[in-house]
Amino acid sequence: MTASSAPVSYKDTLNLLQTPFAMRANAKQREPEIQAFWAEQRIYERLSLGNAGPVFTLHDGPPYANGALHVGHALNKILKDIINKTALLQGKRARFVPGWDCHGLPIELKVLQGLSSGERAALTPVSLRQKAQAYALEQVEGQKAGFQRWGIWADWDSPYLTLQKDYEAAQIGVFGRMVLAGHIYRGLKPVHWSPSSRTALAEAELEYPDGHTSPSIYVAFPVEQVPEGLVDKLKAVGLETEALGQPVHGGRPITLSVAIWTTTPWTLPANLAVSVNGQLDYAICRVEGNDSLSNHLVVASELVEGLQASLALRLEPLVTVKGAELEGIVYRHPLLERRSPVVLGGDYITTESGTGLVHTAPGHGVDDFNTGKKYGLPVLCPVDEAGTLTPEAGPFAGLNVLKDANAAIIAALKDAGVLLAEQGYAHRYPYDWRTKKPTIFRATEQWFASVEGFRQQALGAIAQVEWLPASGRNRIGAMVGERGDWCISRQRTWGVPIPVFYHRESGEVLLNEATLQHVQGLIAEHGADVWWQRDETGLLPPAYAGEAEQWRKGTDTMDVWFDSGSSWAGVLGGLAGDHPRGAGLNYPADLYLEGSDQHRGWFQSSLLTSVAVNGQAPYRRVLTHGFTLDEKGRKMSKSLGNVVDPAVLVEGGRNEKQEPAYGADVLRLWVSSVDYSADVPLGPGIVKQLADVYRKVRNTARYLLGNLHDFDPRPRAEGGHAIPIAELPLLDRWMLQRTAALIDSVTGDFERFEFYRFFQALQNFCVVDLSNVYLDIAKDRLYVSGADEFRRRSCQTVLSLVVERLAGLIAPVLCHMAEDIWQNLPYPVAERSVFERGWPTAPDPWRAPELEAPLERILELRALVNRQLESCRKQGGKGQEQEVAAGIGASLEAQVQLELEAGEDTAPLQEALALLAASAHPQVDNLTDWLLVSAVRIGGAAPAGVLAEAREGGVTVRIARAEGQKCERCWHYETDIGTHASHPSLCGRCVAVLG
RNA sequence: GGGCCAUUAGCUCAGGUGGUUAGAGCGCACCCCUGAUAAGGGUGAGGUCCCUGGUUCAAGUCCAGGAUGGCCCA
Repeated sequence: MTASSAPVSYKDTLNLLQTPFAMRANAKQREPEIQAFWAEQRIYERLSLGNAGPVFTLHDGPPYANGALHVGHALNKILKDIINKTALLQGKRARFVPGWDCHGLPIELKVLQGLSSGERAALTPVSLRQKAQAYALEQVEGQKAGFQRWGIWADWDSPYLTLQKDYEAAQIGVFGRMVLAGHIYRGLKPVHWSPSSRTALAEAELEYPDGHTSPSIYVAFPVEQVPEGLVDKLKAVGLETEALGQPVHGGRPITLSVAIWTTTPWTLPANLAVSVNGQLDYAICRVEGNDSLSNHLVVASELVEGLQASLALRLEPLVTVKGAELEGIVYRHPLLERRSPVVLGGDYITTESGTGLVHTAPGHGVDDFNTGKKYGLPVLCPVDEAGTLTPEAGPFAGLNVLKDANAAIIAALKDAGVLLAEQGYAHRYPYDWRTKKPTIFRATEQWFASVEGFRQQALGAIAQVEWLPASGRNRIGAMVGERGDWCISRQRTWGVPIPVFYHRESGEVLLNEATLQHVQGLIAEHGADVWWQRDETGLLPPAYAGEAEQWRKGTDTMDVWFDSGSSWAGVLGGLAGDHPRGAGLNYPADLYLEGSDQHRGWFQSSLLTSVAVNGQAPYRRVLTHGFTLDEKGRKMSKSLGNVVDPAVLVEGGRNEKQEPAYGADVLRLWVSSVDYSADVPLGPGIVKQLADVYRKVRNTARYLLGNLHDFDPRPRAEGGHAIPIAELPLLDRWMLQRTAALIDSVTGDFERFEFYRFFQALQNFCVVDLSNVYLDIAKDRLYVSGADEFRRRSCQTVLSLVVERLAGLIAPVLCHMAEDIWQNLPYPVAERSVFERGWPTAPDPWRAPELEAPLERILELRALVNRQLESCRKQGGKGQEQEVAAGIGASLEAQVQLELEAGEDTAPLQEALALLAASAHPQVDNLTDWLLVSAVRIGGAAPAGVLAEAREGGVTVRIARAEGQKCERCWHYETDIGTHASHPSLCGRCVAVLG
């Protein structure tokens, strides 16, 4: 090659990067391709079953099989997937069996809503169940596709569904064990009841139309006895307690009454107590009015004034007592021959309305029921399915509570002289959404799990579990410590039956080991539908065949929390005896991971059933996450318009310019970026930021890959290009040390589930250590040096080591990008997938922590020089044309002169420079290259034409234009340009490279 | 109304046992480069550490109360 035929540009003589790994991910297309690769190679299956390490079981809490996926699902499932992929990389056998909660009211209602009233009337339980099952399965398929698109690895072909036969059978098994252990009992509990449809209703089946008015009445209940402590207080104000309890015949006024207020007069026959709030003040008032039969009334102090108006009576407070002092008063039922106590209710008793004393009918209200439970009151419910009062209601039997009962009772109260006032009261009142008729609270027979029976065991199990964050222990502990018994029955069709038989005449319950086992066997074989498909003869075990006609099968199903709460049995094989699905899974599970709301939900129902059956928690650790909020910390809602749809984020919206397809990895990166121990924010601005980080990581990886196109990572001895670690220059050793430090910290971050620390560390590594420092300096080594020079091969050795580790470190989170990197490694590797490589580790020879401090001093010097270079650029502004030559643009146009004063300030830098000067590889480890300038001189005279000068910490920096001309190939300014005949525009170094 | 949790720069996060001028990355502004180019480099501006009291020589950090937001209950 002669000078005249020299290339116009020397660009072609450089070793520039080459790679098919594009800057843009094209995630919408590429991610599914990568997922197909995993599926073809059966990567998840092979690792989860074939890894050499221990079994690791993160047990999936089943999402409800209804509705579109939202970011809450994404947060939950991606967190799980990050943990599972980390475990797989670390060689554990981490099978993940995904689940769905398929039974329950919302699905049943969804099906019913889709039917005409005619179809609904013709519906049998079996056909309803078939439709519900079809709907649930369809929902499962939709959600499954969404999860898979996010790159979640799981046993997608064999998920667990709470409607599967073997699952239902296991659930019956759990129930049966609890029955046999004596934890299941039958009792009364008030529920929303619709007399018009003769059925119990769930909250979701109620509506609250405007304009409902109830007859509200104030009633005086005559007091017959007062507790010791109160006697003297009453006497002190002239109230003779001896007179209490005297019959009131003959018009003799009642001495003392407690005043109550109710909007449901029909519940008065079921009254068994009057509740007061122990903390409130109550006034015993003298009554002055015309026809009152009671001389004194007890009401809440705060309400005295208001009541004078509503009762049209003059109330004169004589003495004030705490509610707690009223406990133990005995009063006479004004309509029935019955004596009942005044009891302490809860904080639900307020002075917002009424009298501060609450008429309590345990059969007709939840608060009343709970208070009654505390005092051992019976659950009296003198109302039948149609809303008709029963003989237990005495003279009112036969009246209907929604028709004539109220009027009759009010009239009776008036006759008895205890009606203080009556007025219409408009309020929200629940109606049956289908019949549009009012509902009532009515005690019905329900099945309960007696938490009391194993509460201490449950609390003990909670103490054994590791809760993350630790506050979870208090949260669930408090709930389990205080909760009442668990009502597990529901009057619904779409669920697992409570497998009980009732005697048609005596009502006796048939529920024993034989029937349980028989029904469990039938369900294992045919599914729970069998309960509705067969009659009693087909459901009872052979021993009862002869008396089948005496028995009636129950119609209740189980609370869906019992369904999902049995998953440790249905999936993990936690019931003694083999369970096919339990293979390769641990019971107790290593980890449960759900939103913090599950302390009341799944964590608790699973704990209770597992403790009741096996005496232990079904999990060793429980990790919880918060909820997803918008960027301002507000709940996402359609009305606020701040909802982020994960499907749009991943696949793009209708207008891809406004809503680009960011891909699953960006969604996953978001999950990794936030501290999920509290609530997590998400919105368009945050997504944008994550897309930037994602691109930075990808571009950094691309640069590494692109500069390895001609690199063979085998050692020289084997015909490759790799330089032994011990022979690498200081800069390269430093880079490996930084990488080792990253591996160490990220490994810890994943162990502690602190993924946001990984996110921060990754970002800093790519931006600072790689892009700003190492790769910027590496350009000259990679491009300009001869392809096989040590200077270049040593750098490539590092790039190759780093890119493979980087791929591994991001694999749990940015799984698609990691695999994409792996597939684009330009040389052969043993593993087909990055996941087969395993979790990155840093070999000891990489570690050179002693280099951190000196390199840090040099980077500080670099920053000081950069500040001065920057000031040169500014003073060389483009407006002043004559001055252009005086300023600088690229840093290679500059030369640097340094003066270091002696002393403590500069000692560390002096040492660092000495270390650098002593390097065995001055062609790499030199300040000129590290500062990216054309020349550096330490000491000596100041250069001519100083453009900038600064003194800081004992170091003086002077910047001048570099001497010589710009080499057209390496762009350094050199003084030997023109002295080489073959290439007159090149420096000696480049001439030598071109040979 | 009760229990639990959160609040540090526009965003995501750091800030052991109280102790200089509260940090990082991103974003933003400005500049350079055009051989990572729908890239890359440099410089810079951003903080009432939610508020109010208290303890202390000293509080982002400890204590009390409150505000806002979230979850679970009532």
